[in-house]
Amino acid sequence: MKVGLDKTTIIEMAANMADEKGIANVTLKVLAAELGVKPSSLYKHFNGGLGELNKELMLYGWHSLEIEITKAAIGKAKDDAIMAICYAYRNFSAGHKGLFEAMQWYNMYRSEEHLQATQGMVSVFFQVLDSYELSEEQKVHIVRMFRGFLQGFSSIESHGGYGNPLSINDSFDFALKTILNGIHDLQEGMEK
Amino acid sequence: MKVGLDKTTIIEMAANMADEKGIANVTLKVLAAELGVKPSSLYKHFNGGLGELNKELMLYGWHSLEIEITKAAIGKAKDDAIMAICYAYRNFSAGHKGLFEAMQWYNMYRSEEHLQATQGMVSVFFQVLDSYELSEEQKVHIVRMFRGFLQGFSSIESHGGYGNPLSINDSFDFALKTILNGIHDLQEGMEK
DNA sequence: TACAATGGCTAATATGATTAGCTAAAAGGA
DNA sequence: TCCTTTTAGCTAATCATATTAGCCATTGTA
Repeated sequence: MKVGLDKTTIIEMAANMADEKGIANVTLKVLAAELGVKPSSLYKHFNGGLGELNKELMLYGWHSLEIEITKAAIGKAKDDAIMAICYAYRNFSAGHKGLFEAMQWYNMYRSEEHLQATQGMVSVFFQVLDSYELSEEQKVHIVRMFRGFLQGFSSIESHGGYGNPLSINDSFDFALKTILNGIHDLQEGMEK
Repeated sequence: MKVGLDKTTIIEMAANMADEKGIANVTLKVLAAELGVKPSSLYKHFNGGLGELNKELMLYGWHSLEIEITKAAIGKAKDDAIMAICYAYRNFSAGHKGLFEAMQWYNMYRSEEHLQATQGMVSVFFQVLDSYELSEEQKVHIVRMFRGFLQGFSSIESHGGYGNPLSINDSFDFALKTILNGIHDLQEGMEK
């Protein structure tokens, strides 16, 4: 006894399990077994039980993603920076399917903490957009556009929703460039 | 007894319940209660139990969405048609939050039928894109781009994920126009 | 009318989450 | 060192839901 667990260890194990079997298969039963402990013992770390664990997974996921895209943006500017963070986002979702699910699933209908959790990522986008000639409003629109596109595209790709044999990588690249072109047009508009 | 249920009635009731309380709260217990029947009776209609019900909801949702966007495209061409089907998609997700969840949740890690289910919608996109000067490859990329954007944007919006007070409607409109601008650039490229 | 299929029911079982209450190990201070 | 408190585990019990088995009335049809 006295395995010596702590919240972080449990969350990381749960995240790995989610990536392997899908978030729906992360039960307290199997998680506890994996950790060498009884299910009820997990309540010593997560008072709120499974619900709280899922919330923590969500927070952990967004935090990890924030770190990844921040690293990706270092030393880059403008389109290069955008491309880099978008690719980092997509790579993250591909490498952490289960965790990425948790980031979206939890709090589907109660989003206070979810909203906080995504702020870090949003800030990175805004910083990168500062190097463009855009109004504040336009920046908000653009960040929303990228968030929507990235979440949807990654989610569909992760779950095998793009059936056509054409390279999904090419589609991603194409889409980013198309969006960036659209943004360039805006800037030309402003300079006039 | 002999309430006289059939699959369609049950699915529609389940869809309504999902829209009201979220898909996670559609249990056989409460669904049966709502239908004036015992939970076990539902197995006479859905051999596969809750899992099958969820699958049916998913299929029903994509089918309904296909109908909506098809109607929206009638009598329109090019950008007008694209805008119309995108708005129809977004309106659908806003009006059917729970069903829209079901469309994405079910089969997260088993996507054969899911893939079939989305084909109708994909076809509508392709038809609309036929009025543009684009290669087949480009069309595939573009459909993937729109699907990603629409699913992500709608999902984030539905769950209150866009915190900024700026109009989400404006953001949606802005994003569509930006993407369309990007696509126009492509066409100019081809004409050269 | 007989009789097969249908759609409902009750009762029993399984699985997983959760709670209550117990206890040994660890931590820390006199 | 010894006492005390907290912590992190355990067992046993409870609850909720899904699911299965088997019974029975209604319906619809030869």
